[in-house]
Amino acid sequence: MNKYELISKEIRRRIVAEIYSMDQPIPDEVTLSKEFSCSRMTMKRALDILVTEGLLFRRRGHGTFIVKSGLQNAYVNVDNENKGLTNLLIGKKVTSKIIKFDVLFPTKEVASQLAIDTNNPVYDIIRLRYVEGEPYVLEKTHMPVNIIGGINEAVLHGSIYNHISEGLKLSIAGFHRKIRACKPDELDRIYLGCQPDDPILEVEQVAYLNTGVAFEYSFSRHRYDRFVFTTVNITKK
Amino acid sequence: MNKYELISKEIRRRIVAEIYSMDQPIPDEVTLSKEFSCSRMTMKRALDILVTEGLLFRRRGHGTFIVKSGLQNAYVNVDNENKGLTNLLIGKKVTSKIIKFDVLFPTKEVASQLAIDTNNPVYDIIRLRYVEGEPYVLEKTHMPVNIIGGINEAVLHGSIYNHISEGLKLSIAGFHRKIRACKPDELDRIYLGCQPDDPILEVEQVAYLNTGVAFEYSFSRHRYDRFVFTTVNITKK
DNA sequence: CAGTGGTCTAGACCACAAT
DNA sequence: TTGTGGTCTAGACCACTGT
Repeated sequence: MNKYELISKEIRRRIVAEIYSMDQPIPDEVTLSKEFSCSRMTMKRALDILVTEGLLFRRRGHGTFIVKSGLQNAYVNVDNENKGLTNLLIGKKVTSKIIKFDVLFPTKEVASQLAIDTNNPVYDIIRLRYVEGEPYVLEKTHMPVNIIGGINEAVLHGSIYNHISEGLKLSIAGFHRKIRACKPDELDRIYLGCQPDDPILEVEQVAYLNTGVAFEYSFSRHRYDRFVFTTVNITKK
Repeated sequence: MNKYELISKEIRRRIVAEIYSMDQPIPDEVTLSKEFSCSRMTMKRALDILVTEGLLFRRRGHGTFIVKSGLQNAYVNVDNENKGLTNLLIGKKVTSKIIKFDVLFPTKEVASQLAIDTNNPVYDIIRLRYVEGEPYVLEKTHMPVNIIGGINEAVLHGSIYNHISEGLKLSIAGFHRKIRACKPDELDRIYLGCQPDDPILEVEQVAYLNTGVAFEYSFSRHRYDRFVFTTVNITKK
């Protein structure tokens, strides 16, 4: 772990442990950089992480302060990483039922989103994910076979993301997501147990490796009463 | 505008204009920093912006590449700023109907989200926003009077965000948002013209000034067929 | 004025990948 | 070995705030 990550981790700990007063600025950047034996640039970078997480804010000429209401959401912000459901809901029991598992040629739409040719086969997967035994989300996933490979039932019952990072040693760079509300279709009613007038929260996602290649195009359909999408957006400057 | 912002703007222009080949890395950081007469750190910072926007990705030992599929979403990424609907849908005609405009003592819930006391009055506003004459979103907004002040019907028919930044000279630092699907209530049916089984996409938001103070707690209820929430999440490192 | 954060520099060294 | 991006430094100067 890098110096700036270590420092930001320590400052985060102090904030959560309320070691710094909420009504005073935290020590200034020069003082902190002396304490941590680093340059001011490195200190700034460490604090930037916490600003992005919504835990701190800065005022030129004043100092750096703790966002009081940011503490409530501290658990949300930290998981700004690239984890699948299995890793996100750590401590909860996540199980999966495989509804579809095929290798097919992609539709034009899927091929376009994955930036591949329509003669490049993809996995077509539908999984129902349970959290603590309750139906939670219906995931429809398309992944190019030549990029991801090695998917089998064992993987599908566990975490595809762990397979990608630990099995295939690939690393995930990020996502483009679209979130919308929809009416339930037949699959939703059957597997999520929706009533005909229960809305669905759908997350459409294209996921990228750090090679810039799209490796997943998916639709996650959530029961409206069991899922909220949370996001933090703080200007660093 | 700062040097790194100017540079990132120019590189963005070149990417969108396809001046750089999509299959080759763009010039390396040292070359670019010579071209722009800046240090490598500043160049890196300029490129960081585009990486965060999902337009570029980097590979240590390889170079910096254009995300092909990122271009499709280029219009979305740039608006990662703190704008209201009026500024977001620039070029489209946004109008508003004022449904409620009161000053009240906040409920416990609202007071807690705004981190104020329940005897601190807030504006309670409900607006129906039209885009090109069509009902688009129903916004329920709570703002502390002592922070925002000066709201009147003229402001409500225009942009509250412009009032805050230009009128009050305050600057907006960021948001915490929760996005969920809900069933429509009576207001949604009346004003958005929803059918009883039309879902609603609700965005719950706490907005912060750069002083760290929460100034807005709001619920934006969107017709499911006219709104998609888009987000980009790319690891910089 | 002094004290804060914001920007920028010139250069060092490290980590990783291709040759 | 070379070339790429990643981290870190020590210091300069600027912008904003309150005294």
